[in-house]
Amino acid sequence: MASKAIPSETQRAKLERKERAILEAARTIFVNHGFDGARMQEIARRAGIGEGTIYSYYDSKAELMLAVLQQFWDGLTLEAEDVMAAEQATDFFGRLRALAHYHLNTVIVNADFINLTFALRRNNSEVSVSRDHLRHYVAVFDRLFLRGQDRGELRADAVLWQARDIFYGSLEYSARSIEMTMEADRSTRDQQPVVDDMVALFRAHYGAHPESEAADGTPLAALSRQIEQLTEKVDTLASRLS
Amino acid sequence: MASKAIPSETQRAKLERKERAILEAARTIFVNHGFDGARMQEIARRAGIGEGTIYSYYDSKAELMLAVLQQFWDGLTLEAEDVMAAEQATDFFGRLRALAHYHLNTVIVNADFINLTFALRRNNSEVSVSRDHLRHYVAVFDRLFLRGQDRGELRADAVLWQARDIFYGSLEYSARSIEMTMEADRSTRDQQPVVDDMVALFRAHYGAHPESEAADGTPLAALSRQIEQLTEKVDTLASRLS
DNA sequence: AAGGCTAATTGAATAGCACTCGATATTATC
DNA sequence: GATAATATCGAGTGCTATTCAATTAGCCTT
Repeated sequence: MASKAIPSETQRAKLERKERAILEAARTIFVNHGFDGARMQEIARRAGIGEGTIYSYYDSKAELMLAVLQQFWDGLTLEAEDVMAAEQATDFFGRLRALAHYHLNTVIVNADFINLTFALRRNNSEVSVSRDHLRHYVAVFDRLFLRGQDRGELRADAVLWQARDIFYGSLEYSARSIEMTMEADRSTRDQQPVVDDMVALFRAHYGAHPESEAADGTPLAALSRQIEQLTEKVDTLASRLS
Repeated sequence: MASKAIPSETQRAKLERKERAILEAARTIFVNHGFDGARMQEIARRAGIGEGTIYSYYDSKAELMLAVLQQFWDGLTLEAEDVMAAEQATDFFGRLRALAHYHLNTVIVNADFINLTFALRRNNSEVSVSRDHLRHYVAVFDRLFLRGQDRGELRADAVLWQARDIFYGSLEYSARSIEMTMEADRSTRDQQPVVDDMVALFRAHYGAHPESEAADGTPLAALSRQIEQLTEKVDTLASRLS
C-alpha cells in the first residue's frame, strides 16, 4: 500500500495542509448547518478544492464528520486533563468541582458539537467509532474517581460506571436546562449552583463517612480530623486573599 | 377554514382511520429503519395509500415522525402516571423507586424511539415542539418531588430542575451503559442496582435529615452535618477565587 | 337521481443531494 | 525529458422527498 512511491516531504506537507483545510471547512459547515444541512459542495468550495477530491480523503460524508468530531473530542480530552493538572486542590472533591465546571461550560459552549455527536447515533455502523471519543474523554473522570477511592475519600463499594453516568448524564441535562433559560445571555453565572450541587451530591452519596465505619468508639476523632482539614483549607484561602 | 362543507360522520371517521393507518405504518418503518433509512414510499405502501396522500395529512417526513413521537410520548406519560397511581408506597422514596424503575426500563425497551427523539434535535424549527413531549413527561417527576418537599421528606432548599436533570440525565446515561453491556440479553436484572443507587442518592442528597434539627439527642450527627455544609461553603469560595 | 361542486387521492415529474468515474493535471522517478 | 504514478476535477448517476396536474370519490341541491 505505502511502498510504490514515497512522496517528497513538501508533497506530503501539501497533502496534509489540504486535509486540514477540508477538516477546517467541514467543521465550520457542519456546526453552522448540522449534518443533513451541510452540503458537500459548500465544504469543497470553502476548502478551495473540487467536490470529488474530498472523497479521496474521506470515504463519505459521515466519515468526514466523524473525523471532525474526533478532532473535537481529542481536544476536549486534552483540555480536561490540563484542567485536572492545573487544579491546586489535591482532594477528590476539589478536582471534581474543577472537572464539573469545565465540562458543564464546555457542553454549553460547544452545544453544536455535542448535538452533532449524538446525531450520528442513527447510523449504526459508525456508533462504535463515535463511542471511542466519549470513552476516551470520560476516562478523565474514571481516573479521578478511582484515585479518590484509593485514597479513601470515596466509598469503596461505589460502582464506577454508575457514578460516571450520574456525573455526565446530570451535567448534560443541566446544560440543556441552562441553555433553555438563557438563549442569548452567555454569562457563566448560572452554572455555579449546578456545579455546587453536583459536588455536594457526590459528597453526600459517594463520600466516605469514616465515623460510621469507625464504630469502635472514636467518632469524635473523625470529626476532629475533618475540622483540621477544614481549618487548613480556610488558612489556605485566607493566605490567598492577602 | 372548517365551515364550507362539514363531512358526514362516516367520512370523518374514514379520514381518521386513514390517518391512524399512516401513523401506524410510519411508526413501524421509522423504528425499524431510523429516520433517514425510512422511505416514504414504503410507509405509503404499508398504509395502503398513494405516496402523495401522506402529504395531505403531514407536511413533511419530519412532521410525520414528530406525530409518531407525539403519540409515543403521550403514551409514556399516561403509563408513568399509572405507575405512580398504582404504587402502594406513599412515601417519596418508594414512589421515586417505582418511577425510576419504570423510566429506566422504558428507556431501554424503547431505545429506538428515544434515539429518534433526540435525532430530531438537528432541525431547529421542530425542536420546540419536540420539547413539549418531554416537558409533559417529566412533569410526573416534578409533581412527585414537590409533594415530597411539601410533606417534609425532602430538603426545602432543593432546586426542582436540578433534581430533575439529575434523575433523568443519570437514568438515560445508565440505560445506555446497560444496553452496551448486554446487546442481546433482555433481562431486567441489571437495572436493579441502578435504581437502588438512584434512590439512595436522592435519600442522601435531597432527603431531609431531621437529626440535624433535633440537636438534643444526636449531637455528633448534627456536628458532622454542619462540618459538611461548612466544607461545601469553603470549597465554593475556593473555586470562586480561582 | 343527475349534475355540480368541493375535497381527497394519485403517481409521474421535479429537484436536490451524496457519491462515482473517466478525463485531466500534477508530481515523482528514471 | 519521458513515463509512470498519483491527485484533482466536475459533469454524470442514482436515489429520495416533495410537488402538482389530472382523476376520482363524496356530498348537496334541485
